[in-house]
Amino acid sequence: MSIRYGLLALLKSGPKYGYQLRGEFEEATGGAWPLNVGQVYTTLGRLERDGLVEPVGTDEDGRVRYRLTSAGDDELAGWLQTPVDRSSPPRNELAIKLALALTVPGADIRRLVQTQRTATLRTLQEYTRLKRKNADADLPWSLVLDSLIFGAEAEVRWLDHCEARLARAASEGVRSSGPAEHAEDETSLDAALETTERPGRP
Amino acid sequence: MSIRYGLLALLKSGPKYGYQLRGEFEEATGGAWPLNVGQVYTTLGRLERDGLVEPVGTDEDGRVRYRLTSAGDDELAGWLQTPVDRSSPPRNELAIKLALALTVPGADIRRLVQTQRTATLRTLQEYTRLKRKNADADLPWSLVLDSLIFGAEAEVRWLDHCEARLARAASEGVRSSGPAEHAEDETSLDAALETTERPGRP
DNA sequence: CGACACATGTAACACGTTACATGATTTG
DNA sequence: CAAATCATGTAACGTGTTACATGTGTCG
Repeated sequence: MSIRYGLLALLKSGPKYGYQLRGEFEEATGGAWPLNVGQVYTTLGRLERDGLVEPVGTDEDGRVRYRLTSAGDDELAGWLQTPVDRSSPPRNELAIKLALALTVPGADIRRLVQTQRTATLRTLQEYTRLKRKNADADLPWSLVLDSLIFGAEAEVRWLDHCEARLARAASEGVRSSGPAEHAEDETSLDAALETTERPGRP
Repeated sequence: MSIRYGLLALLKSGPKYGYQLRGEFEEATGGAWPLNVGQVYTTLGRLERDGLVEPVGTDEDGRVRYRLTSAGDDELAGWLQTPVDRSSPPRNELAIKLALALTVPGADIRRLVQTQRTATLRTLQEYTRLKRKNADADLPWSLVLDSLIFGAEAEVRWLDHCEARLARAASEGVRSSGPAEHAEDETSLDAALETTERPGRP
């Protein structure tokens, strides 16, 4: 649900045409979200269908420019005022993967953690190299890059944390696989975050 | 592309039926990925279509169980050996939002940062409360929760970092909006991560 | 001329989300 | 009995991804 708002945001500073929007989108995010041109046009179509943008005739060069409608302006304002939804926890693909891998009998989890650590670390080094090389970049790009660095650092720390816990579990001879059974005290994340009742186990 | 592998992982420890898979999936991840039951069946259908699982007749209670095919077993093994893809940077919704908000003339970015900080902090406190309350949880659940904590902490730190940079930019009287123009040195993230050539600005 | 960027679109596909339909079994 | 849970599915929708088709203009 983010390309929509991205385009609305870019259109706030005046009418733009599709190809231009793609360029500015990637420029603002530094390519952190590579955007296919086709997607821009389809999204513009959907925005128009929803009454959030409208075509403003054709350019002197025959380019089709769009502008925000008042509804689109409201929608944008609402988006900017609302924090990103954290009511349901973000899907951390890596964490999910590790959790599920832990249920696989015989899987070499610690090897997986190590492999991932290497990969993430390499990416992190690439980020910091980019940052050093390009310290005078514009603000949006720089902040996006920083967020990636912060995230990658956190991931490395988490992987180290995992390794330690796995090592401890292994040395204690705990079964590192198979279904877990903490009979009482069923606490699930989203049940705790929202205040929703949800069923227990079979 | 993760539910697929999740189901494959769960099926590694023996034939299961749809409803059961949903339960074990949520149990393993502690509800970090609330899974609709319907999705399990459609995904099972796609997995069967792709030859990765096959139905193993009906249960004594009439429940349709599936098992891994050898192809599915290979697929799972490959997944477990491969680190999560970091070739293109993960889409951090919040960072993207902030980058795009920075292009909106007149947007109150620092207010947005503050609002988000409060929201994230509240979530983080909820996580730590959960962790305290449930310190003896099983390993997968505990690690997933830790990853969320690490991630939320990183987000708060990043938001503080943003606030500082924004404050500095504001005090220096720098335009905090409008298109950026660092004429030379066009470096985009994915262009640097992959070794792909990509076009510059118009 | 050939390659490439500019510019606009369409079609097909995969995936996740939600809602709905249906029935059996359990339980207060 | 009514409500909830178990259990299996289907249909519709939104969105993101990729590939394709088409044409103009520019530049070596």
